[in-house]
Amino acid sequence: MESDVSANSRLTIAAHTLTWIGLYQRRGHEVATSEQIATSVNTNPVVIRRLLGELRKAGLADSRRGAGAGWMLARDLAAITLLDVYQAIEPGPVFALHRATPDPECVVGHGIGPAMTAVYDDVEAALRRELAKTTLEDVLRDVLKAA
Amino acid sequence: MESDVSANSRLTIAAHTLTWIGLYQRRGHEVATSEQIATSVNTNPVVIRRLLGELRKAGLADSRRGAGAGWMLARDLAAITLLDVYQAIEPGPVFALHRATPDPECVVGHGIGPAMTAVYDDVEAALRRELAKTTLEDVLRDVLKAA
DNA sequence: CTTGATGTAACCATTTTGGTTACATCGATG
DNA sequence: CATCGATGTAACCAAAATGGTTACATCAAG
Repeated sequence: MESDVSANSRLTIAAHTLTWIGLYQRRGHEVATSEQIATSVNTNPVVIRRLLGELRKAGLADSRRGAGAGWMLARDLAAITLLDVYQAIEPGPVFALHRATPDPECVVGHGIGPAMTAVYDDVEAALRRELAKTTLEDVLRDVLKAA
Repeated sequence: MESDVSANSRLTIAAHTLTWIGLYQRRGHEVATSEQIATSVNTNPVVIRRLLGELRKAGLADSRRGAGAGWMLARDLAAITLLDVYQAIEPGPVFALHRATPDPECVVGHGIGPAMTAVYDDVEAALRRELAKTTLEDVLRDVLKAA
């Protein structure tokens, strides 16, 4: 009945991944492998590689192939906000309009779309503003504080 | 690959439904039927009844059975914010933590949960603050303006 | 040319959302 | 008091999103 456990963990996993690489590099290592990260995240390495592929496309991560291959940050943790991460992996909006277009003959059916779009735009803007406040450096600081 | 068309339309449908009832009542009708609303929303009446059931539980709508049955608002449109609607139908958070608990032996795996929870709490708060700014009266005004 | 890791396709399981059918129940009204 | 139109709900089903898994081609340093 109850117990909603839906929602995306993608942002969580992405932040975890990048923070892990950042700390690992800070400890003197050149690159991190998807397998190491997957162990910390407790998932499959392919899931990490897929995610890092998107983060690389957004200019947040980089990879090296061949022997001694692995992943590294493209920018310092302090230069990456959660908004950057969010935008790299969550292209879809939080709220959607109707799945099937409502009755255009009805006043409400006709005007509700634009009306809600305006609200949703503001909501997304607020969400982004909030995510922009936190950098991965902040996240790492919190993580280390909890240890 | 691309083309994310996910997200919930539940808030949209709920706002549409309540606004429709509000306008219908304002035009002199006592109650609205789930079938009438479903026609405007372009979905199945059962979907509307299910949703209205949740909205009634939250004290936003009411229903009458027997002959002359139907739905009515429990409060005026001006006294219902989108946050009220959201809370009535969206119990789950926007973002989730890890599906499987990360490695507790790892510093990051251990501390990332609380760190992200703090951020997500702020994000949800911002989202709610934004939704609270708009009442269904505002929505109706926008809808009629567009007509 | 061996080796370890990336890059990616393909497939499957699970969960969520919404649509649909079916039917019991209610209650005003004739 | 029987009728009738609508609610209230259970039970399924379909589609989409998310993650997990296997498999394998590719790369580049040694």
